[in-house]
Amino acid sequence: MPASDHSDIRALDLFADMDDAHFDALMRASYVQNFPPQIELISEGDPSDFLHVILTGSVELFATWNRRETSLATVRPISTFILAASIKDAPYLMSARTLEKSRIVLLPSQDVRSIFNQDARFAQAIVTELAQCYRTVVKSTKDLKLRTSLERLANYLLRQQARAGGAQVFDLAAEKRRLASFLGMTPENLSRAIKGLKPYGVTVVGSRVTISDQADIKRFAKPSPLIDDYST
Amino acid sequence: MPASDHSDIRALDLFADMDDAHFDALMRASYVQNFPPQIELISEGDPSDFLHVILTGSVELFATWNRRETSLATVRPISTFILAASIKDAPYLMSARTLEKSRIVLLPSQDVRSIFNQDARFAQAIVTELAQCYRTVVKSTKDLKLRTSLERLANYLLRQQARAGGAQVFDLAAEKRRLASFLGMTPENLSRAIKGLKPYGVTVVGSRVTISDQADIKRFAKPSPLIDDYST
DNA sequence: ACCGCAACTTGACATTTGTCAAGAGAAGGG
DNA sequence: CCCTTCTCTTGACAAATGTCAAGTTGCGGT
Repeated sequence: MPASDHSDIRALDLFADMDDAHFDALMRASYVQNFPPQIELISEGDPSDFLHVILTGSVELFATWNRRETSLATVRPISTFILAASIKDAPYLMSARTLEKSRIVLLPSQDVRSIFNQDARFAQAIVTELAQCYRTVVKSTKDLKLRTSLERLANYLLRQQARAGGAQVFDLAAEKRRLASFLGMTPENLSRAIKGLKPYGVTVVGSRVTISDQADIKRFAKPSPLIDDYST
Repeated sequence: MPASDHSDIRALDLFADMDDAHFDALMRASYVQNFPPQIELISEGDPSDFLHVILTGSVELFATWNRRETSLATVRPISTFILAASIKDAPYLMSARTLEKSRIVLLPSQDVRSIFNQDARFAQAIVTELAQCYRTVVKSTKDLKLRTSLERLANYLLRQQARAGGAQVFDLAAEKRRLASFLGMTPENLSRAIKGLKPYGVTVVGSRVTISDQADIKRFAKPSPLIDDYST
């Protein structure tokens, strides 16, 4: 693995504070691979052999049941995924596939666990990361159970706008098909929901979103930090 | 606090392996209180001053938005709740209210965090607990997004049956009103869903559930360990 | 045992969401 | 550049879910 990859990984909160020797040991045990798009990296139910770190590209986390599939998250560089399964040595609950050409580091779960048992600072970082993941999923559950699909879309667009620096015009990060699945609706319904936000000054052409009056859509969306602020 | 309470708490996975001195310090800093039913112990958005441990009774975790409310979990003895908020020193994402007369220990979050920073074994236990919580919420999200309300009810009943030792007849742990909210539907719809399971040999009279042919309802419910097995 | 209250059930109806089918539009490959 | 292919959109319809209103049941307290 190139040294530049090492420093990118080292900069992650999860690895920033750990002992040098432990970090080096982890890196030595790891693999880097470049994957083409649409490769299934992980299948739910499989034993969790590796903690994954995405360096470039993007990865979708999804789950299936009874021939249905739902998108649960999109992972972007630089971050890790499926930490909980690795630490617990439990089967993956989600599947993962590359959305585009992606460069991914595989850290053997066994090494992660063994160093976690020796390195208190690493253990602390893991706690912070897991707590963050947990709170994110709780927010997502609240979003799903407390809001209609129209409200979920409106709040999603406001979150995306914030990520885009608050610009009045910005691009959707995902294709609509996956966005619909992420928001818990069908693509057809997403199309209709987008139309349904027109009265509030929201228009979407292709992947270009325009929010003409943020105050207007906010009155409808009623965003709450306890659901929509992913940073706390 | 009576010594018997100490040993009950000590027996929890979260506290079992930690240093004696640290555990004693935590206990000295803690408060025990008996609450009547229907007391709101925690309001979402409040700073997380205490890690809570429920010794007797039961507590509902719920969330609200825009005058809507949804039930997220029921906590039963002996376990802790809102660990993630305490550790992160972040606002509560859920509210909590007693369902019945309950005896609850309050551990100041600041002490929990300070001992977490000193006690590696405690930190490890916290990781295990958080990973468990995280995976439980992910399962719940999959349940919500991949299943219809009828399927959620069917699988819920099968899980409850398993908890009741597999008996053909068992009692619902919650009143139907809260069960409906937990399952993400209205009370009216729960009534209809219960009727909808009759063709599969499931009958509910009052809070008494009878599953006459487990194989039959399982064919419909299609339970999956990756959604319904809360132990992994 | 009776009463009163709250939970639950039921029916009728409205709204939301999903499904199917067809067509329009956009992107990539020869 | 055109063709294929896929995504996206739209309309018509079906199914699921929510709302409202009116009972009915069941439980706790007097």
